Amino acid sequence: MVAESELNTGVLLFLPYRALENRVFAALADAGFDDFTPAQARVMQRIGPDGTRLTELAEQAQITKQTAGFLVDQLEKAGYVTRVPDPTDRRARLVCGAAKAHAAKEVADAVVAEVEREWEEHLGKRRMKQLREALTLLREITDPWA
Amino acid sequence: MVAESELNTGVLLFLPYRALENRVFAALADAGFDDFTPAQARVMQRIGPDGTRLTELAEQAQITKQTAGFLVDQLEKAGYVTRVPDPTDRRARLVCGAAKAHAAKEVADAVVAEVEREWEEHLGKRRMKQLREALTLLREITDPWA
DNA sequence: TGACATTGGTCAGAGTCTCTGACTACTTTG
DNA sequence: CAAAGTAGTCAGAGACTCTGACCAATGTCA
Repeated sequence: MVAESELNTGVLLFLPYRALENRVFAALADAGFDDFTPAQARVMQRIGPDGTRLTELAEQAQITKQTAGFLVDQLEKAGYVTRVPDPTDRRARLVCGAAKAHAAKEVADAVVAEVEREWEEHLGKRRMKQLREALTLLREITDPWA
Repeated sequence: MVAESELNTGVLLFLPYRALENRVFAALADAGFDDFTPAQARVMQRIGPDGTRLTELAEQAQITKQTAGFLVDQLEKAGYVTRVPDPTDRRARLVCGAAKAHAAKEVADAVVAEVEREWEEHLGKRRMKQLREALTLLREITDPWA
């Protein structure tokens, strides 16, 4: 369990992922969205346009529903999300993104687009396309929610 | 900050990364290496063959040196690493992997190789090569330590 | 229909991870 | 040598995550 000279594919995937996440998080903070944490963001990211149940958020983020509940509480207090009753199941409530969340998403999307442009510039159009293609294909066997 | 239908490259990178990490961690636990946490593993991974300074571990893992020190303490107690004085600087100590860490690394490497085989099978030899090529190239602009 | 298992969610408590700030000891620089 | 920088630790606090126990609503099926 000690580093070796050659990098495995896992590290290779992680490095650009982290670089992107750092850029997005920094831009968000610059834009005034500095009142949520990375952990909260990872949950917020997974809220669908029509709201998403807590349990589903927990599964997709691979955390327990207790943890998800804890994080959603903070997001609710900070005004990023609201909880509304699920009309189809009286046990459940839907976590919905508030206006503040959508505003933050616009900033985040812009940065992601910018970084993707930079990557494409470095890799070239062809290789960038191949990268996305391979990753999309890989999703079939690595994403339990594909 | 709410999910949309199309996946950005960040998520695309993260999904296989997480899948791989989960597999490795599960295999390690199966093999009896269940006395360290993911956070500790992320530090341990970065120890070089001749030992690495705490500060350098912290930088590469993008955590503070205090946090790194905390995690190395746990790893030391569990017998995965030792701290030896750095002969070139009396302020510093080198964190070195112990036998137990090398044994764990063997297990981890085997699983990584297995997963990479599975991915290659799914993508085809050509696309897998393109994927690694693109990621390696991307490292130039996303890895501060490249 | 009515017992029983399942599912969505919460409460309580504990352990782990991470940070900021302040500090000591050693090294480098001029 | 004095000043500045670097390696690491200590102390304290906040954030994240888990396990276990629990309640309420839903689904299953004899």
